[in-house]
Amino acid sequence: MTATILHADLDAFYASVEQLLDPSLRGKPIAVGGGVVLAASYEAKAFGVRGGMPGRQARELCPQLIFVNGHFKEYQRLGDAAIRVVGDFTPLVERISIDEAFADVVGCTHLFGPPAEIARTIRARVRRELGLAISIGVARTKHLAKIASQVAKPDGLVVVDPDDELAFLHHLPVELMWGVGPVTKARLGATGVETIGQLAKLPGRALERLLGPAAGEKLAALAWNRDPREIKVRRRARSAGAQSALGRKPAEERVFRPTLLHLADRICTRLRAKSRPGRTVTVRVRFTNMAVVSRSVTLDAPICATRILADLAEELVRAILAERPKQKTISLLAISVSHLEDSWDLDLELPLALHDEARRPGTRLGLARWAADCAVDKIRDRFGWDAIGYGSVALGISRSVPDAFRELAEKDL
DNA sequence: TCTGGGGTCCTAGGACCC
DNA sequence: TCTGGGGTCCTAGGACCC
Repeated sequence: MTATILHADLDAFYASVEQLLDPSLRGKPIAVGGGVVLAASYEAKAFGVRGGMPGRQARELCPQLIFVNGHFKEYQRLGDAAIRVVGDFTPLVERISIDEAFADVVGCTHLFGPPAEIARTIRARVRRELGLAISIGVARTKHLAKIASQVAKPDGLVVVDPDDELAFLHHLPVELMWGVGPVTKARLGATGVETIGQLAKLPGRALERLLGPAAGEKLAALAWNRDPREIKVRRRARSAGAQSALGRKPAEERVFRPTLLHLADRICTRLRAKSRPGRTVTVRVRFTNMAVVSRSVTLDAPICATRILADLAEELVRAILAERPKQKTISLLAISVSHLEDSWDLDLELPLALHDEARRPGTRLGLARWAADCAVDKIRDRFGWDAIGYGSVALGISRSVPDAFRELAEKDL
């Protein structure tokens, strides 16, 4: 068995694009964003600045930090271009995010040489054609390739020889493993486990007690480099959602009603565009003490009508608030739709709508609402998202993060 | 403006079915 | 004293990833 899996990962992607676009930013600590740091350059990371960090805290850590507005269209363009370079070598590409992909070159080494050489060529081409650094890990499994690319950063290549896998893996810290975050790291650390080798040698029962049966077994398998995951060229999304941070707002109808309508609008437009209505609606409310409560309902039939989703979400939120009358302020609202239909013939929805309308006028797949959504979609197709909306919704919504950034994070349905 | 936004997967308990 | 048992679906919460 040879190592034919590549994991390619653009370095400090957003920040690197900014430094590419504006040479005066090169070599300097910069952060994309403002209120919250969306991405930081290596120079900023050296000061401890991290993505997701409040802008104020970042400035405290690094007073000379330069904040820049993101060029989100450029991120999409350059990310696509980099992944396309990988795709020039093999069709077996699994894109993980805007700046990251797995690839299996098993079928194309006779054309392009051994995997390590392919990786070198990809790195050189991305550097030459796009001006960006991309780190690559090459190994026999996805997990190992991913770890290798992390070890390779910045701007490096690490090839893990199949004969040296455990030697490579076992001296690394546990947090490099896929699935080990802060909580798991702390739990492991409490029993003295800090390296993947120590984790591997932990008795199965101890690991299971610590992390539960599934997680324990999974991590044990990964620590012994038994990674069953295969390259998945196209995996369909299982849910679609949207959320909005509110700062600190009263838990009142005038706040949650327009916000939920806006979120439902965002979600349902995507669901309709891909003909993927969903059966389960989940809402999440975060209170200002950071406590998070969720509530969900599963329907008999899938939905993708904005008004219907908004109404259902509102009911669920009301139920949450009614149970917690002492919580007067909320800091986040979220809606998610899951149990998505694989593909949905929209023509089927019309008779359903008629049927439902006849049974319970004005509810569920109401015909009028369905027609209204279709009209809105068409107008937006021609004139853009902001050309039309749900009345007052367009006004009162705080946009802490640009819409273009949200779209970058959206998974293809 | 104390704490972004879009996802995946797992767990544990309960309802319900045969 | 024990009080079937396996499977599926749903809900709420949580860890994790980019």
